[in-house]
Amino acid sequence: MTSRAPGKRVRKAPAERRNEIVATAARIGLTEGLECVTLRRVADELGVQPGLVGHYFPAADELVAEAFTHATMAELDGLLPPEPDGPLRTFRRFFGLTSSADFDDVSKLWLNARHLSRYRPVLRDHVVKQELLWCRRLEELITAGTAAGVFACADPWGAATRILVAIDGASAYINTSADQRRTPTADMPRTVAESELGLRRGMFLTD
Amino acid sequence: MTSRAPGKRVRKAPAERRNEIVATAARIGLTEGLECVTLRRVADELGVQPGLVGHYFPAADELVAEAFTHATMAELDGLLPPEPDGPLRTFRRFFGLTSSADFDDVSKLWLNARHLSRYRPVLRDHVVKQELLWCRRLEELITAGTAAGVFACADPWGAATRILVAIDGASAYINTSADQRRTPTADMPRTVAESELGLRRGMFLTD
DNA sequence: TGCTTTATTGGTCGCCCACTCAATAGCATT
DNA sequence: AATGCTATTGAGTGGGCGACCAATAAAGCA
Repeated sequence: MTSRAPGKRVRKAPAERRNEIVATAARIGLTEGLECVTLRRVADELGVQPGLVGHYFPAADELVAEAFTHATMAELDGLLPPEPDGPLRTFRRFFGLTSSADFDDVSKLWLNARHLSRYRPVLRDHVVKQELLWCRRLEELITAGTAAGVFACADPWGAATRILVAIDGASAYINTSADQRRTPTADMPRTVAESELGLRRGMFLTD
Repeated sequence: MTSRAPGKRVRKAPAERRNEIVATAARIGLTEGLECVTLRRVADELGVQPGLVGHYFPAADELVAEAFTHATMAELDGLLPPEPDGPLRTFRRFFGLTSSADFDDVSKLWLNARHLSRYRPVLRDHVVKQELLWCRRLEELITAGTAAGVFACADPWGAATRILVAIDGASAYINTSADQRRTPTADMPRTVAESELGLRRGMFLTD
C-alpha cells in the first residue's frame, strides 16, 4: 500500500483519481479476486481514506464491475491486438499466450466474475459485454482469415464461440484439479480451433 | 423455514441432526449458492439456534464443503446410475439430462464451488474429489462400452476428461450470456463425445 | 421415580463490510 | 494575498458473519 503521513492530503483531478482507483481495483481483482475489491482495500492500496473511494463509487458494485472490465479489456488487447499481423500468426500467438501460466490469473478472474454475476447485476452486465466482445474479436479474426483463404469456416461466430468454450472449459479447473487434468486437456482449445477452421492438426502449434 | 414456538426444543440423535443439517445446507447451496450456506441461514431453515449448527460444525468451512459433496454426489447418481443399462442408452440419458434446464442449478453450483475453492482449502479438497469421481464414472462407462464393442476409444480417461471440458465450458456462461450462446454450443458436449468414442454424429441424440 | 448425560438454547464478542455526512484543507482564480 | 470551490478526511451507523460459552431442558438409565 502507498503510505503517507496521516492527515496529509493529495488533491488530484477527479478524472485522474477515478482512473487510479479503477486501475488499482482491477489489479486487486486480477491477483486476489473480486471479493477483495472493497472500498477499504482499494483505499489502503492508494493511501487514501475509504470515504474517498466511496465518493467516486457511491455503489461499490459499480467499482467491482469497472475493475473487471478494465482488467479484461487490457488482457484482450494483449491477446488479440486490434490490427493483427496475419491470422495464422495471430492465432499461434493467441494459443501460446492462453496456454501459458501467465494466463492463470485471467482464468481465475473469469471464473470469479462469472460466478459473482449470479448475485451482482451490475457486474453481470459488464461480464456479458466482455464475453461478447472477446467472441466478436475472435470472430473478426476468423472472418479475416477465411477471406484471405487461410481458413475454411462457414460459421465464424459459431466457431469463435466453440473455441472459447474449449478455452473456458479447460480453464474451469484452475482453482481445483488443474494439475491432474493438464495432459488430456492442454491441446483441446487448439485442436478445436484447427478443426473448426478446416486446418490440419498442429497448424497452430507454436514450435 | 421450519418455525417452532421459541424456547421449545426438539432433541434428536446426533447422527440424525447432522444429516439434517448437511441436507439442508446442500439444498441452500444448490438453489441459492454456497455463500448463503451460513450457520444462521441453515439454523433458520431448520428452526433451531445458530449455535446448534456451530456445535456440529465448529468450522463453517466444513459445512459448506459437505453441503457441496452431498449435492453433487446425489446429482451424479442421478446422471450416471451405478449399474447402467447399456452404455449407449446411458449416454443418451446423460446428455438428455445435462442439456436440460433442470441442470442449470447444478452448473451454477459447480461454477460457484470452483471459484470459492480459491479461498477455501477444505471446499477445494471436496471439489477435487468430486471432479475426479465424476470423471472416473464417465471413464468406467466408456471402458464398458469399448469392451462391449459399442465405442472405439483408445484413451477412456482422456475422453472422459475432454467430454467434461465441453460440458463445463458450455455451462460456464450460465449466470451471464448463456442465452446468446445456446445455439452454437448446445450440441458441443454431445458431438465431442461422439467424436471421442468413434461414433457417427447424432448417435447420442435422444430423439 | 429420580439422576445423569448431553443436545440445545440464547446470548456475547470482535471483525469486516457498505454507506452517510459534516468538517477540513488543497488548489486555482482573482 | 485573499477567496471560493471542491476533493478529501475522519468519524459514525447498522448489518452480517464465525466463533465462543454458560445455562438449560430433553431423553435414557438407574
